[in-house]
Amino acid sequence: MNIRYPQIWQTVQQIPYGQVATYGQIADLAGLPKRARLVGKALANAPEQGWQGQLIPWYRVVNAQGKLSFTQESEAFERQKQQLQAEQVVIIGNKINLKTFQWQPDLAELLFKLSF
DNA sequence: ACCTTGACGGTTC
DNA sequence: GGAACCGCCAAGG
Repeated sequence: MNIRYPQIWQTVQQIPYGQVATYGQIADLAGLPKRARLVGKALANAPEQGWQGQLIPWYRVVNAQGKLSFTQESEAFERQKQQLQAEQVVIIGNKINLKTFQWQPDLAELLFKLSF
Protein backbone atom coordinates (compact mmCIF):
# COMPACT_ATOMS: atom_id res chain seq x y z
CA MET A 1 0.00 0.00 0.00
CA ASN A 2 1.84 3.12 1.17
CA ILE A 3 3.67 3.41 -2.12
CA ARG A 4 5.84 6.50 -2.38
CA TYR A 5 6.39 9.09 -5.02
CA PRO A 6 9.68 10.76 -4.04
CA GLN A 7 10.21 12.17 -7.52
CA ILE A 8 6.92 14.03 -7.31
CA TRP A 9 7.27 15.19 -3.72
CA GLN A 10 10.76 16.45 -4.42
CA THR A 11 9.52 18.48 -7.38
CA VAL A 12 6.69 20.01 -5.36
CA GLN A 13 9.21 21.14 -2.77
CA GLN A 14 10.85 23.28 -5.43
CA ILE A 15 7.82 25.52 -5.81
CA PRO A 16 8.82 28.90 -4.32
CA TYR A 17 6.98 30.69 -1.56
CA GLY A 18 4.11 32.77 -2.88
CA GLN A 19 3.88 30.89 -6.17
CA VAL A 20 1.84 27.96 -7.46
CA ALA A 21 2.23 25.16 -10.00
CA THR A 22 -0.32 22.99 -11.78
CA TYR A 23 -0.63 19.22 -11.45
CA GLY A 24 0.37 18.78 -15.08
CA GLN A 25 3.35 21.06 -14.68
CA ILE A 26 4.63 19.04 -11.73
CA ALA A 27 4.12 15.82 -13.64
CA ASP A 28 6.18 17.12 -16.55
CA LEU A 29 8.96 18.47 -14.34
CA ALA A 30 9.05 15.16 -12.49
CA GLY A 31 9.54 13.32 -15.77
CA LEU A 32 6.03 11.86 -15.79
CA PRO A 33 4.27 13.54 -18.73
CA LYS A 34 0.49 13.17 -18.98
CA ARG A 35 0.20 11.91 -15.45
CA ALA A 36 -1.31 14.87 -13.66
CA ARG A 37 -3.70 12.56 -11.83
CA LEU A 38 -0.79 10.65 -10.40
CA VAL A 39 0.47 13.89 -8.89
CA GLY A 40 -2.83 14.32 -7.11
CA LYS A 41 -2.62 10.80 -5.75
CA ALA A 42 0.96 11.33 -4.66
CA LEU A 43 0.03 14.46 -2.74
CA ALA A 44 -2.93 12.72 -1.13
CA ASN A 45 -0.51 10.14 0.22
CA ALA A 46 2.24 12.61 1.01
CA PRO A 47 3.72 12.45 4.50
CA GLU A 48 3.49 15.57 6.66
CA GLN A 49 7.18 15.55 7.33
CA GLY A 50 8.43 15.18 3.76
CA TRP A 51 11.74 14.51 2.15
CA GLN A 52 14.86 15.28 4.18
CA GLY A 53 12.81 16.79 6.96
CA GLN A 54 11.43 19.50 4.68
CA LEU A 55 7.72 20.12 4.48
CA ILE A 56 5.88 19.40 1.26
CA PRO A 57 3.95 22.53 0.17
CA TRP A 58 1.04 20.55 -1.30
CA TYR A 59 -1.18 23.63 -1.11
CA ARG A 60 0.89 25.35 -3.83
CA VAL A 61 -0.44 22.89 -6.41
CA VAL A 62 -3.64 23.83 -8.23
CA ASN A 63 -5.36 22.69 -11.40
CA ALA A 64 -4.75 24.03 -14.90
CA GLN A 65 -7.55 26.55 -14.50
CA GLY A 66 -5.96 28.05 -11.43
CA LYS A 67 -8.62 26.64 -9.14
CA LEU A 68 -8.28 24.50 -6.03
CA SER A 69 -9.13 20.86 -6.67
CA PHE A 70 -11.38 20.37 -3.67
CA THR A 71 -15.08 20.93 -3.21
CA GLN A 72 -15.79 24.22 -1.48
CA GLU A 73 -17.53 22.46 1.39
CA SER A 74 -14.43 20.45 2.26
CA GLU A 75 -12.08 21.16 5.10
CA ALA A 76 -9.08 20.75 2.81
CA PHE A 77 -10.37 23.50 0.56
CA GLU A 78 -10.32 26.04 3.38
CA ARG A 79 -6.91 24.97 4.62
CA GLN A 80 -5.40 25.33 1.16
CA LYS A 81 -7.04 28.69 0.64
CA GLN A 82 -5.76 29.96 3.97
CA GLN A 83 -2.22 28.77 3.33
CA LEU A 84 -2.08 30.40 -0.08
CA GLN A 85 -3.52 33.71 1.08
CA ALA A 86 -1.03 33.68 3.94
CA GLU A 87 1.64 33.73 1.21
CA GLN A 88 0.01 36.72 -0.48
CA VAL A 89 -1.41 34.62 -3.31
CA VAL A 90 -4.53 36.39 -4.52
CA ILE A 91 -7.64 34.29 -5.06
CA ILE A 92 -10.45 36.02 -6.89
CA GLY A 93 -13.72 34.43 -7.91
CA ASN A 94 -12.42 31.21 -6.44
CA LYS A 95 -9.43 31.08 -8.75
CA ILE A 96 -5.84 32.22 -9.05
CA ASN A 97 -4.41 34.22 -11.94
CA LEU A 98 -1.74 31.85 -13.22
CA LYS A 99 -0.26 34.59 -15.40
CA THR A 100 0.83 36.24 -12.19
CA PHE A 101 1.37 33.44 -9.69
CA GLN A 102 2.42 30.36 -11.64
CA TRP A 103 5.97 29.21 -10.95
CA GLN A 104 8.29 29.53 -13.94
CA PRO A 105 11.37 27.34 -13.41
CA ASP A 106 14.48 29.13 -14.60
CA LEU A 107 16.76 27.82 -17.32
CA ALA A 108 19.27 26.37 -14.86
CA GLU A 109 16.62 24.18 -13.27
CA LEU A 110 15.29 22.99 -16.60
CA LEU A 111 18.75 22.03 -17.80
CA PHE A 112 19.32 20.21 -14.54
CA LYS A 113 16.24 18.14 -15.21
CA LEU A 114 17.19 17.40 -18.81
CA SER A 115 20.62 16.21 -17.80
CA PHE A 116 19.06 13.07 -16.36
C1' DA B 1 -9.43 -10.38 -13.84
C1' DC B 2 -13.05 -6.55 -14.54
C1' DC B 3 -15.05 -2.12 -13.23
C1' DT B 4 -15.04 2.26 -10.96
C1' DT B 5 -13.01 6.22 -9.00
C1' DG B 6 -10.35 10.10 -8.81
C1' DA B 7 -6.27 16.63 -5.43
C1' DC B 8 -6.05 16.11 -13.87
C1' DG B 9 -5.49 17.93 -18.69
C1' DG B 10 -5.27 18.80 -23.78
C1' DT B 11 -8.35 19.05 -27.83
C1' DT B 12 -12.24 20.15 -30.13
C1' DC B 13 -16.59 22.15 -31.02
C1' DG C 1 -15.93 30.76 -21.45
C1' DG C 2 -17.71 26.04 -21.22
C1' DA C 3 -18.98 21.27 -22.00
C1' DA C 4 -18.17 16.79 -23.97
C1' DC C 5 -14.50 13.48 -25.03
C1' DC C 6 -10.51 11.01 -24.51
C1' DG C 7 -6.00 9.76 -22.53
C1' DC C 8 -3.75 8.19 -18.19
C1' DC C 9 -3.07 4.89 -14.41
C1' DA C 10 -2.83 3.48 -9.24
C1' DA C 11 -6.00 1.63 -5.84
C1' DG C 12 -9.78 -0.63 -4.07
C1' DG C 13 -13.92 -3.33 -4.41
